[in-house]
Amino acid sequence: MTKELQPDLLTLDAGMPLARGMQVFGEVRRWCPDTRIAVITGFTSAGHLSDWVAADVDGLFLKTCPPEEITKGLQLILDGGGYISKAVLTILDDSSELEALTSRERQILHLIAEGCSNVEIAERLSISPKTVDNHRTRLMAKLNVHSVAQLLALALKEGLLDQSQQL
Amino acid sequence: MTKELQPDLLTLDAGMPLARGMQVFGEVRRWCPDTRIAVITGFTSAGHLSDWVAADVDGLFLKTCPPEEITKGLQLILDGGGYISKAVLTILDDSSELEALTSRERQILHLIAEGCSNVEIAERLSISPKTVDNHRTRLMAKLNVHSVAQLLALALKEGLLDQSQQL
DNA sequence: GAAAAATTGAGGTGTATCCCTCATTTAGCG
DNA sequence: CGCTAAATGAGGGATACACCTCAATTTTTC
Repeated sequence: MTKELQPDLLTLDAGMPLARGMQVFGEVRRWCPDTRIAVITGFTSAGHLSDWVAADVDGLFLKTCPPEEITKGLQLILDGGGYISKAVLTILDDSSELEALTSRERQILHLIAEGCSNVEIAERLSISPKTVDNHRTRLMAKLNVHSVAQLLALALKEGLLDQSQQL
Repeated sequence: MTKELQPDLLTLDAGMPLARGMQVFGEVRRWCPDTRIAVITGFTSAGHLSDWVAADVDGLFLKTCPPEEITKGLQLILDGGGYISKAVLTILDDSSELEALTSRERQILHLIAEGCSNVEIAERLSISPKTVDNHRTRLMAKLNVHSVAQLLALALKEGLLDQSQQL
């Protein structure tokens, strides 16, 4: 429909975590390069939000944003600028360092989430259990948690376990 | 009609969750004790299926069962035996105890999933940490897992953490 | 009312985890 | 060619967890 109408502005409700929304975004960008795109999402995790920022969306709002901020932001976007809502910026600031997981650390996070113990992970990756332990420690430190339960609770909330890059 | 005809075998399509089917089953059992009863259902939830097993039905099949298994099973039932389809057994095995969590256990599972430690849970529920430990042990035994990671992995996969009954 | 299940609590043992320090090897970068 | 980050690995200590037995109390069920 966007392709047909070629609107000046598209507001996208990113209901799902990653699935549809980001795909629609890509399609629209490809077929309607002149259409400005603003996303309004209910997902408040830094992971999801930073994905949108990384995709270079024109506008990004939370559903909890005050209407005035949204209307004002949309006007700025129509005028050729961009606008990331204050609430989003706050979230991203608060947990910027939090995302700096290395690929190996993410990989181990996934295996932990699958219920693997340190030795099991070690076997799967053909490394020493002690190395797994080390990665794990750095993982916990980066995410600022202190137990598997907290780790997985945060990983779920932040969407770190969506089938991202692995292996 | 079953009461009139007194057939050797009645195959019952348990369309509704519990309502009709189980009632019909009871009636038939009462009035036609010699009629063998086989249930074919589309419901694949362990809770539903185990209700039929508990009611001591003669045969239990899923609608997805291969026809050969059903005809073979029905013959066994006519010969005086019983038959529970393999697919049903698999479901019951995989999650037999899984449904049997008490409300307190489910509650503690939720708190674990939120990243709470035993002492934190104890404080929240105003009980002893030792009691939490006990619930936890029983929880793990019922779900057949042996670590927080496995516990949460399974809870996620089985959707035990959807905001079900709580408090 | 009796039996069964659920909830509460304790003692105690073993092990996995969390985290600290230290060290080597590899890979990417100016 | 050093510099840095990432990945690898070890030693060791403190804690939390997993799990066993035993038991009292309450609730549910029959």
